[in-house]
Amino acid sequence: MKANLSLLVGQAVEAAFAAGHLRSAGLPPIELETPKIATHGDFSTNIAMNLAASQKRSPREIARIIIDHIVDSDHLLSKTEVAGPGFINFFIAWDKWYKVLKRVHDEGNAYGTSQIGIGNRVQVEFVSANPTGPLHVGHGRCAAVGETLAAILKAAGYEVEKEYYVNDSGRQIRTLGESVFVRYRQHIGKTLDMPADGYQGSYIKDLARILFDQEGKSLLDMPEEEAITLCAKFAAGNILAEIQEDLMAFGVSFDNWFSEQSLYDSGAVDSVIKVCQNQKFIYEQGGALWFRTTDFGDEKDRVVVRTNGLTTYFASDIAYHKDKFERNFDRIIDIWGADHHGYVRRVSASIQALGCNGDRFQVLLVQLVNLLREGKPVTMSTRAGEFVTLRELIGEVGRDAARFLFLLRHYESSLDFDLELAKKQSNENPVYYVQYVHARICNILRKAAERGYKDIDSNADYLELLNLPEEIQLIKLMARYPEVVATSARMMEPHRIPFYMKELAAAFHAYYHDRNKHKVVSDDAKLSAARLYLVSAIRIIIRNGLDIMGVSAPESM
RNA sequence: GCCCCCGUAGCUCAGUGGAUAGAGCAAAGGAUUCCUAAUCCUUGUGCCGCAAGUUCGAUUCUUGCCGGGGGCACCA
Repeated sequence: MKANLSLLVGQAVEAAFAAGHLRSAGLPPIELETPKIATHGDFSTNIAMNLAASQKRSPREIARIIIDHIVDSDHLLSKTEVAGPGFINFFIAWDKWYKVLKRVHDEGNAYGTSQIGIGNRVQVEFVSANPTGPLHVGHGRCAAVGETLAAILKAAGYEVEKEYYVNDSGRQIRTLGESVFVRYRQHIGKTLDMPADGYQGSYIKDLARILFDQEGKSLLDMPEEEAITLCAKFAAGNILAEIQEDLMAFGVSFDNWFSEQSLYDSGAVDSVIKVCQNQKFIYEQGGALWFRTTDFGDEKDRVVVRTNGLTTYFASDIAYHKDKFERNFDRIIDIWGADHHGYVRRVSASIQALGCNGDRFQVLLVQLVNLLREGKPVTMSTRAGEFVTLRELIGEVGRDAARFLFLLRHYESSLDFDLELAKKQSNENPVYYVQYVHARICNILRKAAERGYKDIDSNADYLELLNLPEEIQLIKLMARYPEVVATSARMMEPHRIPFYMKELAAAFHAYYHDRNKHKVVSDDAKLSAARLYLVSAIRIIIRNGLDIMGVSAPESM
């Protein structure tokens, strides 16, 4: 619809150029928007205003000329007008909207997909939480954003690979090992204290107990280093398995789990450090090796190898991102918690230093989640071991509510998540509002089947009976869905999907509610067929949208 | 001090440089013999934080300031 109109406008401008009615110039991109106000038409373009400078005429005059050159052989338009400072407003002929319904049904699950990313490989890396403790609600938000962004990009035609980077090496893992070893010895009856930087959570005790059940007291006979390494491996492996379970329960999956340790095992970290040293991006000072990130806009250089000989996480991150680029993605998207923002500049510095195209790399910083209960903040502190885990969250409010509410805000805004609100079955909770549309339509289709209506969701006859303004309104809204998905992909903004879903849901509920005026299943078989075709198209879009968000579409509620 | 995010209705937030800035909640009133009331309808609300700049046009882009949140390490 929009594409056709865009074509008409382009042809009209070219025709005006050819006829000499407009001074020949480059054709600016044709922007068609859906005006906020219905009286401004179904679509509107500002092309005359954009041409004004090069034409040296008033936008309204140019708009008039463009309209005069429009050749609408298919009678797509019922009215075209010049408005305001020079907008051209287009009114689509009513009967043309029925094609949208047909398209929704024909495309089914594929309605909303597009080709804008075709031929492009994108990697999305997200969550990547250290296997030193359970996932908390902040990770949940990153998981929802990452998984949904990946789904949106796929719908837009991109080839998407989802990756989780496992920090299974380094200082934190060692601390984890030490913490478990302390609890292990305590479990046996030794009195000793947890070091200040140890992990305090009760899950450490659980791991120590399981370890004891498996290994008995044998760890006491080993050299301490060996015992700690064993504890670390055991704990990280167990925690990672739990993380994987949580993510699966949350409907989040990955194509690739990339181990940090593997970068050390393969020598990739050492080799990238050597390369950078040769190219003078890494220098030695005070016994440590520093990366010259200031050459690329960082405020200070960063340590890669400490005086004690240990590498920092930055060292393996350099090797990791080099590896990503070697895998030939057209775009590499990292989704990090906002608390890592200080890291962005140094990683992109290392990417540029290695000669990779930094334009292909992008970091999305997901802001924090403030967990509330009836408006009051729930305090969380990983250190002290007091936090609400993703598992607890899903257990309390359910996967659907959690996914939906995590996506409802722009990821760049911090999010207030109220546990009580998430459980409410009322107007305040948008999750059920949208799901209820699906359940209601399913029920209508069941009722129709009981009445003996055949082919209830595939009968495209009698569509011209859908002539009420609210019915056309619904169809117009449905026509916008593919554009919403495409825009979400282009802007990398998942929140646009739930916002659209709410809008479509509101329009449907209003339509549904006025049963006297437009009951779907009635004695009028033709009208019923047309309306069933309408509502089942809505169902398709609701289902597709919820599917992208990872939220279920219940048949009854 | 430096960096990132936010500042839009009483609250929570949408708003891809365009026309008269929108939703939900909250407040008040109403709707159910009906395809599920987890629903709908009606009623009000705005120095779009402030000030300059760019532009034919700025809530949107730039800069500065003010306010809120977060981050700064040979931690991650």
